[in-house]
Amino acid sequence: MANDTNRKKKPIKLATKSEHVQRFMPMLEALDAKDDLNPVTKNRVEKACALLDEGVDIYPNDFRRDTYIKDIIETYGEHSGKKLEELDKEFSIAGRVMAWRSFGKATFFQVQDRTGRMQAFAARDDIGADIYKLFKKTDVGDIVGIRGKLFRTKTDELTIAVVEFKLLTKSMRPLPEKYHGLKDVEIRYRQRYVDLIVTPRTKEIFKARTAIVREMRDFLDERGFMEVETPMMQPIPGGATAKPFETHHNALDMKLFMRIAPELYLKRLLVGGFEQVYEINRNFRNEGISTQHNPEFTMLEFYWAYANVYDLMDLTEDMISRIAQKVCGTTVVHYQGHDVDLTPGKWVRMTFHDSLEKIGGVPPEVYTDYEKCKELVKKGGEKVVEGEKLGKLQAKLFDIRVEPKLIQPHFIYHYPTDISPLSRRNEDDPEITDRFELFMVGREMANAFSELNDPVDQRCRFEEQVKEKDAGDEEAHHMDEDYVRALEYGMPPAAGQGVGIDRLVMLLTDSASIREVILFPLLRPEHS
RNA sequence: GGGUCGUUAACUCAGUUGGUAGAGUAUCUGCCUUUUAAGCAGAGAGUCGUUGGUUCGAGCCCAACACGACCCA
Repeated sequence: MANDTNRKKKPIKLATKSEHVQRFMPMLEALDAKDDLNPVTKNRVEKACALLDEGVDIYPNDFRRDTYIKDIIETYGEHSGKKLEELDKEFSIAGRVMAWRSFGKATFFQVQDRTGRMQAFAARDDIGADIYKLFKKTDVGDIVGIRGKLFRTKTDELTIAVVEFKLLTKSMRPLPEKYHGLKDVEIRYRQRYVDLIVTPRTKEIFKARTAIVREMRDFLDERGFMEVETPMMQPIPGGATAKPFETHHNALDMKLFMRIAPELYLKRLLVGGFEQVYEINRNFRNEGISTQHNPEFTMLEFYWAYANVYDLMDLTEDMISRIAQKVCGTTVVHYQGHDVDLTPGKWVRMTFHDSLEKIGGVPPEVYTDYEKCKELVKKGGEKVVEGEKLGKLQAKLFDIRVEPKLIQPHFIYHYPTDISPLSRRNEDDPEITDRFELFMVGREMANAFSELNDPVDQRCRFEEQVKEKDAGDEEAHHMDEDYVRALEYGMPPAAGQGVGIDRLVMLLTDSASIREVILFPLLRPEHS
């Protein structure tokens, strides 16, 4: 009869006789039920009980630090031992214990706060035998507060000598191995909190991400752009070619879509008279997940009245190079083996057709010929959908033959009108639009165009899209009557652009996967 | 969707031709007042991703599945 489902759990055994153990039973039982109870946690509970028996609070909140570790290192990092002795000043620091080296009657340990890490030292004869005994119940991972004076060890390391020691939070779980660190990327993404504790690079990436977004805001604010927030739940998803997530509002009994882009709302604001607007926020696209794609991702979109696509190229060079300079300290950034030169003036500007010919090796007699194009797309391993327009085939050719080769920054402009339903037509050639995409390291980084503000043309282009939708293209645009109505009031001539923040952060932090730059990337549920 | 690789102790990883499961770190016990991947001596710790198959015998061979990574579409 003994099979797996009937397998009896052994009772949880602990060495401690403390009554305080009752306090931990809900945790222990829950962990045991999930087979997640490891001996370290049991031991931590035993230590916690011993502390509670001595009247020590294991989660107090009455310690106040007065100094960050980085400030101590910056101010006193060069001071000699003698100077530190003369200083005779006490500091209070707080943080997580990251290393522990005990010698019986004296202990070196390392404390990490949000600014850095430093060594601390506690000796039995300095703090007293009773306190030292409790102090020795500290584990790596605990959060502690320390008051003490600075000195230098025999090996000349700046160290804080403990005068007062206080446990602030008892940790119940072991941290990953200290030397190799956390290698399992699944755990790094699922338990980002652990990753942030033990992987310095992770912390650096997200600090850089915040700095990048801050610089972007500063840059745009300086130029008179106004940050706004537009709906993320939309009755008609628009502004991009993508499959949306659907949701439902109960009280209104109404179908809603998570937005795929803020574009149509931001342009309504141009109609309303906000002549320069931007939004930095999440978009949601119901597509596959890869090293380049997360279903929710962050975009900058901005719109600029009385400007055109060429003004945007200049602005983009300035903006991205400035961000790189401020965040990376250089405009030549290293990415996955490439040196990418973001210095303004060095960015290549090339038409879409020229890029097909000069970089993709597709001559005009081929890319202007529907059948030849189709053949070449198929040869490149891409599917051709029945009734697909020439512009779309050209775009596929571009994806296959040109995009991967664009390592240095390239503005590719004059995109086919077929695949640019919101862009203004070029004045000399209605088959192309005043639109560019920005590429580097073989990826699209931004998409921009002079905006279509002719309400009649816009209506016709939506109708074209609706036909494609009816023909089965799930990504085609919907008709948005209200947006057309807004254009009928008159939208000033304008240019607008979207910049993928995640990809920009990848570039500037030399990250190979989008999951490295998103704090909590979407993952499958943990247990099947 | 397709291909390749991976899944072994809490962590990082070995595991030979198919023959009783290994190391380091962490943990526990003892010693240790200047270490810094501290050290020395000892101990405990495993549903080898899951299910099935081949076999006298499977961590290893075969199949399916799950999860993950990378590449391709």
